[in-house]
Amino acid sequence: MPPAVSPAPGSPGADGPGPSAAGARARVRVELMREITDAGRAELAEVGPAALSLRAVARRLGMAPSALYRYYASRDHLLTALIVDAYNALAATAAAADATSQDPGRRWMALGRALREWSGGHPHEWALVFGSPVPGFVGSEETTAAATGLHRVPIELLVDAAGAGVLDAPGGLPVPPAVAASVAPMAALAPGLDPAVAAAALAAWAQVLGAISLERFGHFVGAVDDQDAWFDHCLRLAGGLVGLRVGGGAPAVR
Amino acid sequence: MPPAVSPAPGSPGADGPGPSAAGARARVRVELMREITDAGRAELAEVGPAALSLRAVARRLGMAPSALYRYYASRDHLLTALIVDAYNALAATAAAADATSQDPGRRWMALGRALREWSGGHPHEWALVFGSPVPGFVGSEETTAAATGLHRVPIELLVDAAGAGVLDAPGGLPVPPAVAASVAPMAALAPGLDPAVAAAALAAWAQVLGAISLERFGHFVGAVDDQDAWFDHCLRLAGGLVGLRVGGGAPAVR
DNA sequence: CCATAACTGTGAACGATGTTCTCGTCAAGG
DNA sequence: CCTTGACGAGAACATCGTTCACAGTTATGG
Repeated sequence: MPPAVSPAPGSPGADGPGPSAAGARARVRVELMREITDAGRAELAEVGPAALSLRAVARRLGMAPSALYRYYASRDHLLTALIVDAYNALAATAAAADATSQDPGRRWMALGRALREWSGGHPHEWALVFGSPVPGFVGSEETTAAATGLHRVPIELLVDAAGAGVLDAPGGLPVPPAVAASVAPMAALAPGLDPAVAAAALAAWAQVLGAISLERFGHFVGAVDDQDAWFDHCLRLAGGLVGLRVGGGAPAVR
Repeated sequence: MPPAVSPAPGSPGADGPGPSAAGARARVRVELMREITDAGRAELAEVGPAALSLRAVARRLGMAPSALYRYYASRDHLLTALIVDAYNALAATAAAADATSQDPGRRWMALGRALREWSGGHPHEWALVFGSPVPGFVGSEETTAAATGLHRVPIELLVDAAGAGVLDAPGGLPVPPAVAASVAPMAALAPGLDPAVAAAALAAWAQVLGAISLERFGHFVGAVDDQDAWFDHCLRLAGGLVGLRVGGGAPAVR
């Protein structure tokens, strides 16, 4: 029932790689699993998540459809593997954009722009990650692990900013104790971060991801003309929400 | 190709209802179309959007599957009809919550809470509206029309607040002309609204909808403990973003 | 009033899908 | 060496969306 990365009937990689040669067989196995997800990603880019068919992936690989079940227990397991891959790709581009500067404000803008740009280049993968969840896999262990890989990027950004003292104090809104306690699991990833900042950061994060999803899913078609310009502004507002000084060095909110 | 509400082969309601009796037949027709979407909504609540099957809807109604094609040209057309219905239901609950108070800050909080509550009671319908779009129906005419019915609620709220003079001036963030121009289509629904407020309102809206979607789609499972408390805080932050004085009458951001 | 057309529903059929099962084959391990 | 287990293929089943030809009913128009 819980999704497993290698749900093969008998798994040689359950424990250590055995004496010696078992590792060889396991290696070609993970290699083939990667080929399968690659084919799945290619198929995904063409037809989208809803129309992604196991048989089409098998055709692309020249295999029988039933052979795929040696590697993924079901279509949904393959989909979750693709979700994990997409999360990792997203985390990689986010980290790369984040590393282009030292200034927290610039890092925040680069991060947000990179996410939006990636969503434009991989709309179906974005929908797979942030769209309707695959039934039965909501909050599964592997997807949440991959998710934290992405969420870690803005968190570290804020920790750096707070450490450097360039983070404005959170605005006049008092933070009730219940709110501060609610973000405790997140604060575990960011030791020493002000709970008020953590709570606001989550809101800013929801704003950025929400803005991208709403745009990509077509909810802004009649509402916004210049999406590029507005998204930049949205990003600045979100940055200001957490006290980042953003936008050409000008002070954000205050 | 473009989605039509009544894509029946020969549609008696294409023009006026004819001499006299055509109206009677057309009435039972729209009645049956409503029964179909009702059955579809019931089916949707049980199995979710991805697994919603035309045949199951037909079974629920005691009809042959092919008979449904007299009323909806395809499964995706039925899905878009359900999307429109969900949008309307959402708009109705939003309007009802908005009408519970006169104070703009309270109206904003009630609106946001009502949306989240509705999403909890109808998770599959929320996913249908704000999740992965139905392929080929992104930004179709009927869905955007239904969407504006929902978006109109916060816009009118802001117009009222601005008219009453209880809207704080937008924060220090300057609004570039390109941004002000980008929200022109939205400003058409809110004549006289400050473009800075409009741009911020869209960001706040994205924050609220994004927060609800992220929660409902399971992206916060390991990050937030008390979702109720945090969402309320998120709502206050979003309200403060547009200058609403929110949260027990205390000033929001300043 | 009646003939003609249109609308509505049925049942069979086609192609495609996810999934399971059985069967051979072949390499790895004792 | 032989045995075991993974691997892949192929057939099979139920289900799905969709189309088609046909029959019954209703409205329309002369």
